[in-house]
Parts: sequence; structure tokens; C-alpha cells
Amino acid sequence: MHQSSSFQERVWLIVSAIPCGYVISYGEIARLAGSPRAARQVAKILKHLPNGSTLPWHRIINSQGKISLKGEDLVRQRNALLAEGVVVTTSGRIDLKLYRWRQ
DNA sequence: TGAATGACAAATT
DNA sequence: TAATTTGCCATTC
Repeated sequence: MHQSSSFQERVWLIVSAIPCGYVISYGEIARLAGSPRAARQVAKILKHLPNGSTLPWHRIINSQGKISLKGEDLVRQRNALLAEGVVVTTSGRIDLKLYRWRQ
């Protein structure tokens, strides 16, 4: 699973494995996908998920424990997380000590 | 080929 | 805490 698949495919696979009620950072996904410093690329991939995708994109936040989206998009991601039991402040803050996913 | 692009990260102030 | 700065890199054009 590393020369045989594209970076994008590896990211999709990893994201699909994040359990309900937990979050993980862009950088961590990049690391698991084999490119430790491609966090920004992970963000771009999540932004362009194919229509109808069931990937839990809302479980990915930044290394500061905050939602990176703004405006209406931030509200959507926050609501999706709240629905899973993850406590998120109005500004998008999440307690990584409680909700960070560890393999 | 090469420059531009991001839902970033880490360090600094 | 928030705002800046600098570094990064797989894609896209």
C-alpha cells in the first residue's frame, strides 16, 4: 500500500478508518500516508471529495485542536462533531486530550 | 519545465 | 490566546 496507490487514495483510506467520536490532524494523516510534511495537500484532498462520499471529513482538524474552516463551513463541521458527542466550542476548539484518535 | 495553490505546522513575538 | 512568518509538497495549469 505505498507505491501501489496514490497519495490521495492513501488519505481516503486513512480517513475512512477514523472512528466516530474522535478527531485527528491534517499533519497526522499526512504522516500515516507516508508524506509527513504534506498536511496542506491533505486539506486540499478533503476539500475536493467526490459527491456522495461518505468519508468522515469532519473528523479532521488542525494541530492546534481547532477547526480550520470558516463561516458556514465551520458551523457544519462543528455540528457534525457535536452529533458524535465531541465537545466543540463556538470558535471551533476541541480538547485533543479527550478526543484525539490514537491508533 | 516551472510557477501557483491550499480546510497545514511549528516557531516566534 | 492571537497574529505573523517561514517552510512544505502533491497537484494543477
